[in-house]
Amino acid sequence: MAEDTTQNHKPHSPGDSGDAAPRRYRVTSFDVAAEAGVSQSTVSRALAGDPVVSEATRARVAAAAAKLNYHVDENAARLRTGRTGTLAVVVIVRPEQDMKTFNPFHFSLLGSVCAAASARGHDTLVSFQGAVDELRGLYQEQRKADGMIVIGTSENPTAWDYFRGVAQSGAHVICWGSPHEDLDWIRSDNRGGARLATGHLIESGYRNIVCIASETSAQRQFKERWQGYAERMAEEGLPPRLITFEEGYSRDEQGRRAALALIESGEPFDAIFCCCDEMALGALPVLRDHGISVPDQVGMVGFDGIRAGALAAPTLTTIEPDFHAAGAALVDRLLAVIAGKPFEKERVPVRLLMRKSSKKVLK
Amino acid sequence: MAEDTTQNHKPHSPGDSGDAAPRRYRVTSFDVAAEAGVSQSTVSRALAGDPVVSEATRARVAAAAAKLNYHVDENAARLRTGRTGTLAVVVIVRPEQDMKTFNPFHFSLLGSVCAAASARGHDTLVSFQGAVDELRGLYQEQRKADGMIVIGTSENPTAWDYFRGVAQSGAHVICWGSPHEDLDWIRSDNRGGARLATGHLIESGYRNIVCIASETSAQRQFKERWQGYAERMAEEGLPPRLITFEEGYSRDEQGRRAALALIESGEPFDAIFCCCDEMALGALPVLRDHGISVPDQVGMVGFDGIRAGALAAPTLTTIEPDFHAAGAALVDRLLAVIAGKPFEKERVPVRLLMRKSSKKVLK
DNA sequence: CTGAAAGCGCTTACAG
DNA sequence: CTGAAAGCGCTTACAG
Repeated sequence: MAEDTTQNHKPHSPGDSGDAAPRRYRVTSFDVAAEAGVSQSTVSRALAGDPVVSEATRARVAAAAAKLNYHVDENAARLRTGRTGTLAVVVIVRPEQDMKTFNPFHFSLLGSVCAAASARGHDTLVSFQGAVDELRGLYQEQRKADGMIVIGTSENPTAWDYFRGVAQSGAHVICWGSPHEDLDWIRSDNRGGARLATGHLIESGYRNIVCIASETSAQRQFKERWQGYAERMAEEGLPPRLITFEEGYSRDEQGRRAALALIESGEPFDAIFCCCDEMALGALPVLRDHGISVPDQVGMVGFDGIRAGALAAPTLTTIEPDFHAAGAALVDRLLAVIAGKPFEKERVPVRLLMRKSSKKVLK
Repeated sequence: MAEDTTQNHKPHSPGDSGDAAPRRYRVTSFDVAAEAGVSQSTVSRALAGDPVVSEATRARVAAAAAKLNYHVDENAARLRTGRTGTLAVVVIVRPEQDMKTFNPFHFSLLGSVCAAASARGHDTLVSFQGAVDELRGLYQEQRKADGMIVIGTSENPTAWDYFRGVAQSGAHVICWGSPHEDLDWIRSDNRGGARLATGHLIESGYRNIVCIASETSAQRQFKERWQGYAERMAEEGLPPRLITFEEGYSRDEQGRRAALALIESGEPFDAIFCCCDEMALGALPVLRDHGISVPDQVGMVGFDGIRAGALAAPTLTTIEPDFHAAGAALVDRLLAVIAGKPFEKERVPVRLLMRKSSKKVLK
């Protein structure tokens, strides 16, 4: 019940820093003005870097502000300007999902988004949203943020529907991972990445290359990766083969089951392009358990560049998106939309991260 | 240059929702008051749930607010109350660190902290801070947050020194991973977890158990884990043996080098308790490459419960902190400190996550 | 180049 | 139980 207008009282005059009287009041621009011998409006202008303020005045104000340890109250500034300098970043998780099972790819993306926003002078208000009765997207209405970046799993359609509604109501929203085409999105160059992966396997001498993916998943990238693979195979005159993973399992379990199905089919294969790393990491032990050596007998390439791939045995060759570019694209596009410019879709470049699971020749 | 007092003008009266005139102005509590036929102060009270407002009035105000799609401008509310309802969460990374190499343990902790804050009605302002010339901790001074939670790697001493200064200047700061004992911290029950891990190896029939850790690392938890291990070994009358990992390498490289040193020492061993999962995952391939089978010849237990351990071969037995409890402890302690209560250190419980790297008996 | 004044949109004593 | 008024701490036209 510390409820009172305690903010109105000043502890001791802000100039005398020596004594030990408890600081009860906030230092305001009026205090700085008094200290510097100028008006409060001049303090505001000087500290905001308004070029109309003379250099001498600016320096005097800066010194006074430093002496009093003054900092602008952003709530007051935001109330006045209507701008928050803050971006909401919503990470969609599965309902009831445990953080430790959360897709590390999205964590990396989150980190890149926060870094990009920070580099552009914006704060990031981050939330992990899963439970369908606890979805919150009123950031702009409450003036907590100027716009939102929504990333995460497409396996929570209710959440995506909700944020589609938020976007349709006029909020500024940019997405990564949306199952809805009508939301403004940024994505990896999935087709190009799949071509890269497939080409690499072909160049490494593999020929019977199969693809674990899906044409019907809500995650559009899986279809795009399958298409890039099929395209590249066709160019080489090689027959594409799709092993469709089953819905309703965790990614690594999907990889496990797909690998089992592949082996049990009896059809020959000497390489697998897996549409995501977590499936590839689920598939690897199945091959090992069946006495199939990777990369000597079967090559394997994943997609996403998650950290666990670097710790797997063998280490997993993968296609890695440019996380830096991804974060920058999401933030820059959002800032452009906030500034009133039209949205432009963008593909983030990817690169081949060559590791041991595809090196037929070596070792 | 959309700089003007455009926020002062109303587009059309907020009542008529039918026509298509562009909404240029924000709906305020005055608009809701007019719609509901009460005063603005009553709107504020009704929407804040003040019990002094009659139920009939409250319902009328709520209906008016819903009709006008009104939402409180949090900047105005915060300016008035002095409270932000926001916690800053700072994740300390190594300078220049790439997000994808970032310790997944800290990502999980971040997720748990955000979830705990959200469950308690607080927003989280998240930043990843590494570069020593870009450290930012003025959240309270700028009234962007009521307090801060600082987590992350102890391998950025400059950053920790900086946030120690922030805490000493009077800000509310709770840490996880701080190398400084004088910062208020929450930690895992490292000693208990190490005892659990060691006991499990003993019960599984291993006897020559070594510990990869360090007594001198800035990360205090490594010493605590070594101590818990040594304690448990002593209780069993078994000689403890410490393999100190080398500073200056990545965690998995440290594990790799420690395992090599252990093998090359020629001394017998039949189990390893590794003070963190990433080192254990670095050590596993070394054992395999030397023809040492895990878990049949050598058992292995890690610490941290990172996801990659579940995808390793063999899957890694580990000690996992209760992430839910960790996030809750950090947030609850911070909120208590903000409310003026004294800080109390807290240990977060851990549990044994039994997987295949320590199952000597089973195949 | 600087100052006086208005006003952003709330919450909360203070009256009634 | 409700209303009129003050004031949180800024930014920014408007004057000079």
